[in-house]
Amino acid sequence: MLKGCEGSRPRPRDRIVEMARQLFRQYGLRGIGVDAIAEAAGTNKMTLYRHFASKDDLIVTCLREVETETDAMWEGFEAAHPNDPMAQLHDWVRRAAECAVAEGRGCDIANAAAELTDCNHPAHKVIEQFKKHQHERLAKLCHDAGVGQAELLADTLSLLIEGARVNWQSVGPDGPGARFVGISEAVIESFSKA
Amino acid sequence: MLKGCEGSRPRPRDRIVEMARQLFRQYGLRGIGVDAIAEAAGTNKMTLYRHFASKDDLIVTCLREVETETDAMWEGFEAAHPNDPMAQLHDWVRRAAECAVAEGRGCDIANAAAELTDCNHPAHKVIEQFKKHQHERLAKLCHDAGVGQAELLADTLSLLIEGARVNWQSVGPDGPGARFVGISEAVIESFSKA
DNA sequence: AACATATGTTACTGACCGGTAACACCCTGT
DNA sequence: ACAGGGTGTTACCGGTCAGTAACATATGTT
Repeated sequence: MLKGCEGSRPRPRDRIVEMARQLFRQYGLRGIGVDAIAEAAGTNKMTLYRHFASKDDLIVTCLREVETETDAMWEGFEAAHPNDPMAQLHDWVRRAAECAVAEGRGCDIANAAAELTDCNHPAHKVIEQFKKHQHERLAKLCHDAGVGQAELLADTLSLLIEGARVNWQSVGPDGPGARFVGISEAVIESFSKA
Repeated sequence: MLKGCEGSRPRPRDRIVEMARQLFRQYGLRGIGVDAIAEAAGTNKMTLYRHFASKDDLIVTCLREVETETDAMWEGFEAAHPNDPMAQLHDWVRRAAECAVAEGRGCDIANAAAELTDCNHPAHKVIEQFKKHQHERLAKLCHDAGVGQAELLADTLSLLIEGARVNWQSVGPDGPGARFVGISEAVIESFSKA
């Protein structure tokens, strides 16, 4: 009866996913074991395996959750600046930069792609779909903002944000990844003039 | 006496490093074991441990070798277009794109950074040094080429190539990573006009 | 009270992996 | 012929990890 009640402790499944996301991010997918995840979530391995068929299944679930959070972020841009795609684009730049720096470990999705070397891993479909969706939204925004060569700008910004994330991970705050916002705004401006 | 003789089989140490680089790239640093590496190199684990203090030591050696090959590539640009930094820059774009696509697994150095979540890992020094050195060379080239805002262009190109590598790994030939050459040349041109 | 469902506990298996020990082998230079 | 260094072979240790079995406990529903 109190299953969804506010203030009560979340159910094991949700606690597992939350902790798994944090620990996967911190230690890598192969760097943390299911036992440690379950313990950190205040439960145990058996309960974990009652909710997830395998560790890979848990990984896929975590990546899907990243996806839905990203969806929510995009809806936020539209809500904050309705009918002002250029302002939405600048919002995206700022928020993307914040996410890239978060906990110094770059993009969960890209990290997963780097770690899951087997192309047949079920997570690969999620990764590919996420990246394509992300790029489509960005392209639509660039187009709506009325810049010349919207597709080219979207490609450029896609690579810049991906590069910023991975660069930050390698060299930290002294590298070009830390200057992503300035770089992106310069690029957007140069496309707007053209 | 025949130690360095052409045509003879390379020594175990060299075979190990060569195979290790290939297998690390293919399966990830944590995805392949020292036993498998030794066997693939036509030798055994004991001999491997006579040449390398640990698996981490082997990893560092492999990353250093990537570094020296990259150094050679840069010397090639200078040799091919002496006193023509702009031509060298375009050569860099082309060659960097080729490397990014090689075997579809992006940049060994960036992948290592993604997988080695422990910041105290000895390989992290190599990674950081490599990226900084890479960026310095690019900045010098941009400056010598006489473009306006050389630093900004170098930052932009750094992020673009890193982004292209990781994007290719996630979405393959359909994504913006595959259009890196066109994107970069458009950026260079827009900086040259400014 | 009785039942069903979700969860906790403990113990276990089988596999893999990093690293080491001991010993035999082969080639080379003297 | 001899010695010594590099190499091959086998076996082993200790640890970790994904996944499962069996049983006990709690909680909510009827």
